[in-house]
Amino acid sequence: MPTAPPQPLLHSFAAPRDCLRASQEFVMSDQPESPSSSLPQNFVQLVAGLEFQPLKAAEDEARAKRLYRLRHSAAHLMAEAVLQVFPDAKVATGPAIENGFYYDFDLPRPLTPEDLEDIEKRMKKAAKRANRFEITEIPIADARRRFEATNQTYKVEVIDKIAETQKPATVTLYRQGAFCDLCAGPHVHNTVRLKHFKLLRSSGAYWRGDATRPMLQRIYGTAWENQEDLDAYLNFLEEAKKRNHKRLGEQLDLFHFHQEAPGAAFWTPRGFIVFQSLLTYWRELNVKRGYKEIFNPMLYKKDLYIKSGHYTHYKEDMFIIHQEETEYCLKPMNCPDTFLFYTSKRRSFRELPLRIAEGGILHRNELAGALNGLFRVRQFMQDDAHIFVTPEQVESEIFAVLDIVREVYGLFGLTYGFTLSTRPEKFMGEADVWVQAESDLKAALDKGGLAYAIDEGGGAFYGPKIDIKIDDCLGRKWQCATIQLDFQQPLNFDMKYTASDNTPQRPIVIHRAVFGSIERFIGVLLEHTGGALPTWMSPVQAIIVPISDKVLDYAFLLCKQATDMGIRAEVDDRNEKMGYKIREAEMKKTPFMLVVGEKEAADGTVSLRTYRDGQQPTTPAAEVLATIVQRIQTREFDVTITPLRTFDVEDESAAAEADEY
RNA sequence: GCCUACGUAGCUCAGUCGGUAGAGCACUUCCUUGGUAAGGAAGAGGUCACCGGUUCAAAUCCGGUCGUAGGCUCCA
Repeated sequence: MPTAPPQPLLHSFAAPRDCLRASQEFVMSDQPESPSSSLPQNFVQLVAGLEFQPLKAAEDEARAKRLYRLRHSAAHLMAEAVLQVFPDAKVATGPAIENGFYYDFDLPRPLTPEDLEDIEKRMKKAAKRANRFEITEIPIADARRRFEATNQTYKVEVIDKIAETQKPATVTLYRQGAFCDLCAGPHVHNTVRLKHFKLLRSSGAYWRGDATRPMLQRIYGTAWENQEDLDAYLNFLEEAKKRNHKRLGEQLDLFHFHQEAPGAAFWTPRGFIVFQSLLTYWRELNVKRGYKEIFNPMLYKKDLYIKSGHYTHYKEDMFIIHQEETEYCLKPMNCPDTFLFYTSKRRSFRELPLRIAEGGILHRNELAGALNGLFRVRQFMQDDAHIFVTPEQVESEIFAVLDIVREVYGLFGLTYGFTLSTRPEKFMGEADVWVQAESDLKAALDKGGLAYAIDEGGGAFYGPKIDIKIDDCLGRKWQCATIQLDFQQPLNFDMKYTASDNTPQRPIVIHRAVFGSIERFIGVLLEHTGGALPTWMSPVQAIIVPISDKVLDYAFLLCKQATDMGIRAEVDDRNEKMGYKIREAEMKKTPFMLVVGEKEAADGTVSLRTYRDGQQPTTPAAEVLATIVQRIQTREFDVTITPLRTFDVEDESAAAEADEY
């Protein structure tokens, strides 16, 4: 049967207006309106050649610099206190970080929570002594000799690295009270400025982040300019804890973990509805955007992964099963088996772009210590797809995928950023092919007017990628969506299509996932919404609360009507008072609560209560049901997001300085 | 995998100096028939993560294993 020429799907769904709006936003943030446009002619000269920036940005930057200084100074103060307790401690590095500071130490024994209290008390005392921070500049060789003589071997190593990379003649030492440190500064003038800080926790940290180097003890602390900010930050940490998706998963009865299957979620009936609602949406999108879904096996002989390169480049992360003489692997990615689908028959250029989706269940052998609720699991489902394209189709397909990302994240009101990840150290293929792939991705991003960061060496071993990171309520970033360009696997799998001139050609593969891991995305969404999911995702969309069992018949009738209309509705027919039932429905964050008593039963109404807005006027039942159906069908994001105050004061220069000492 | 902490009822957590285990919620039964976030009573429920050691005696002290949390590292 001849294949119908593929529809040029791009024009049917591309949302030029949305693209334009997004690109304008990005452009606007980068290029503020020219100040000369509204100035009198004779003032144009005044501002010629000057760069202006919004006051707020300038103030934020000044504050960020002050906080950086404060926190870095607090780190020195902490080192002073630690040395009081452990005079033989070796100090490593102690930078200011986002929201606080840390310092790494090599100590004779592990720190206890009591130690932290003790150290914090000593810090407060030391701060009150009002010691000045003082600076001296000495030849680098002299500094090295001094630190070597005091057996501060980590500092010696830092100095050696500075000598090698920056080759300065001198370095600076800062001293306050009973502590002196190699440090580029700057610092506050006096320890009396350090008042509003708190030590948060201690943990292990490899020297230089290298697992082959010694494990040091790191103490984290936070420091602020005033008590109000400190309290607000500590409160933020408390609130963030309440929003933790593991806690919400328990409270809302969505999923569990069991030690018999570490790193794999067990979805409850309620939770699986949430999971399925995302999958249903994903499948609708696939149809709308011209994707076909396939369903492949989960277990493969290792030969597949030898061919794809995973066996060489990814074996550490794979679960491998030895069955008699044969070695099998649980699939860690969907790509290799999707490629088997592609090569299962001869392909024509008329089929391209061929968009193949697969929501495969993947297993990755993550390190035990890396597991973290739904955020880092060993088993997960990916809303994966592979697009097989001709070279001419690359840019428009990438652009179309970026448009899907915009649509999907827009649906959840999520903010996100792009990162272009380039060739890693371990890579397959030819370097110039990589250069081509990277420039194609750049072109698509630039064309969309999208701002992006570059992660040098962060690409997959088979190709460069655009990663999209979602911001969560804690200001953390989570990689969900990814778009990867692959020139390599078509070679490994000898993929071909017959071109219009009847010659065999090599397709290019675009890998893409938007949710990334369905599990992780649900985790992010739970924290983002505080567990109050939009109606279309809610396990129970409407709970009917009969006031007494005299109106049970009406309640069940309503429930049937609602169910017939496609609403997930339940009657709470337990022998409890309505206040109790409402409390339970509220705690489960049920979007619609339909309270019915004898009055409502008599005139076919419901007393409406919503999770978002509380008690509403009594309304005809049909009207309420119609509203709910509409919310579900349009997938309205009917949730009020109350973002936690973020304390994110990014300062690139501060971050760069923090790198070293 | 490494560092630190933790693991007591379905959930959240008490449990002192080593002396055979407790609360609230949830669950079951009964009473109660109610108007927008917890009505009352009774009952049932635990090999104190698991394995070993010390001890007359271990939830408690020691060792190991597994799991969890926060980091380090890695990554969707």
